[in-house]
Amino acid sequence: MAAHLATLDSAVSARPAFVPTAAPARRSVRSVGGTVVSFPDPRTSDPLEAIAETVVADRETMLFAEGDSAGDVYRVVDGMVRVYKLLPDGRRQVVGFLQGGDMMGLTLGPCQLYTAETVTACTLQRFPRARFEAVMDAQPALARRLSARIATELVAAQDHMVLLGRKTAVERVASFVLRLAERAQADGRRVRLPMSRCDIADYLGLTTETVSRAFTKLKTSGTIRLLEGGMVEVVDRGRLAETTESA
Amino acid sequence: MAAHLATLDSAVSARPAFVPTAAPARRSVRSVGGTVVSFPDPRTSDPLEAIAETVVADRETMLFAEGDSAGDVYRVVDGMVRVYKLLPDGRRQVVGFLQGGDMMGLTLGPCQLYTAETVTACTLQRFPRARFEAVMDAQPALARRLSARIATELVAAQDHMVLLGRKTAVERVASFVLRLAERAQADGRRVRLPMSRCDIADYLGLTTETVSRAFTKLKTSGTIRLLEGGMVEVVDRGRLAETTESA
DNA sequence: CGGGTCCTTGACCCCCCTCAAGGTCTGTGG
DNA sequence: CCACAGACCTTGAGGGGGGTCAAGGACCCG
Repeated sequence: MAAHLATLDSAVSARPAFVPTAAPARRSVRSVGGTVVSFPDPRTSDPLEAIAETVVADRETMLFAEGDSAGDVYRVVDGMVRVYKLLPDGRRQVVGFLQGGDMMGLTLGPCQLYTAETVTACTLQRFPRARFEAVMDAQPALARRLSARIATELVAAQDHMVLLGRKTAVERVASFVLRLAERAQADGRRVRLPMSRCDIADYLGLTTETVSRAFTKLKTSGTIRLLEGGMVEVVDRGRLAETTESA
Repeated sequence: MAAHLATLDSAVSARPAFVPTAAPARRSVRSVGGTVVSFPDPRTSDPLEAIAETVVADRETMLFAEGDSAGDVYRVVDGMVRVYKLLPDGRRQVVGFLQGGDMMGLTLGPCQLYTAETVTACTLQRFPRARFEAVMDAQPALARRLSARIATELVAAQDHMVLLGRKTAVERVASFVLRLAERAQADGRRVRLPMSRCDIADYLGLTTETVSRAFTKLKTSGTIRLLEGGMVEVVDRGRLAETTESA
């Protein structure tokens, strides 16, 4: 701590020392983890398909890191990816879990603004940035679909701000489970949570222990059940929805 | 509280009862507060200007509310607007403060997703939605500029998630002051904070008291000074920047 | 000058974080 | 098949940052 910060330091030094919890991902998709399955097929109709390189990545593999020069754009075909930002002292905020159809690596600047790592084994499409932008320039309809997707992401981000700024721990976990259940399928009673409690905690602005306790409370109240293999069964969807914002 | 929630209730009933702090804005721009200053001028070159209706709104005036049917799109010309979402029990999360050039009311769905109210007296441009969309369809260059702005907003939203999820109270307030100072001007040592402590608190996920205490700490440490009329002077910009993420 | 709103400060408390221990599950090697 | 190591999850005990409650001060405006 810099000496000239002494005064302020004494006022706030008791800040919780959030330890850098998450171990860095083990591999890079460019080295061991990535397998190129298929090269572009020029006969396809979708102009994005035409420049896509399909890649299979192992679980817990880094795709790119915050600060990397913005090279490629990715689309998740299958599997789950986490996207996060770090503070200098290691505090981590997961800003999103990406699933089928989600895009990442889109940035207006020269650098990636967050780190992307696979949670599960993933199938991805990789688009070289220059060619991706060329396609978007040439295809207004595609560009519009992309804009719509980004706008939808912004809406989700604003909802998440409400969660992070104003919800209690149980409300956050309930919101999280409900959203996954909704995304999985219409009446999805069972959802898979492929990510660790640590990932969930860093997404919800909590600690692993608090997340675990919140799951226990939801279980005890008969709202959900925790099954084998990270499966969650939504027992009482209505109650889960209520718990989402007025526990 | 519903009876069938009793079990969960006992587990989480001690939730802080965030009171609905903010009084609703006093007027609607469509009624008393709004004054149409100029109608579209067909000779102008900017196709958006051509469909814009310039409006002056008093301070603390509601422009539209969450859930309203998505009528018009607005651009802030001058002044400051706050945009927020509410939970059913009144907890409020301000998702942004809008200034010159910022757009609002853009939504893909049929409803507004947040409430927009002026903080100060504002000059606004109002675009009827159908005509706005027509212009965007006809002018790819404009549409691209709009997309870029939305993408920039998404980046800001992700930064704000880090703040809400992982920063301490003093770090949040320091980040807030620094960002306003950066936006105001390059070496801006003095910034105006036109919004109340309550607005700031609901933006930073804190309470007014905690915001006030954080300001006091920054003042005591010699980082900032609080002047008349909501002015803040940044005394030590370097220290303010440090306090932003490792207090 | 009186009433209102906003800001600040203090005292107290609670939700969540920290620290620690024990349990469960999985993959690996003997 | 079992032993073992390691990672992950859960649970408990205790403490702290920030919320709650309350009071006083500053400021504005009629």
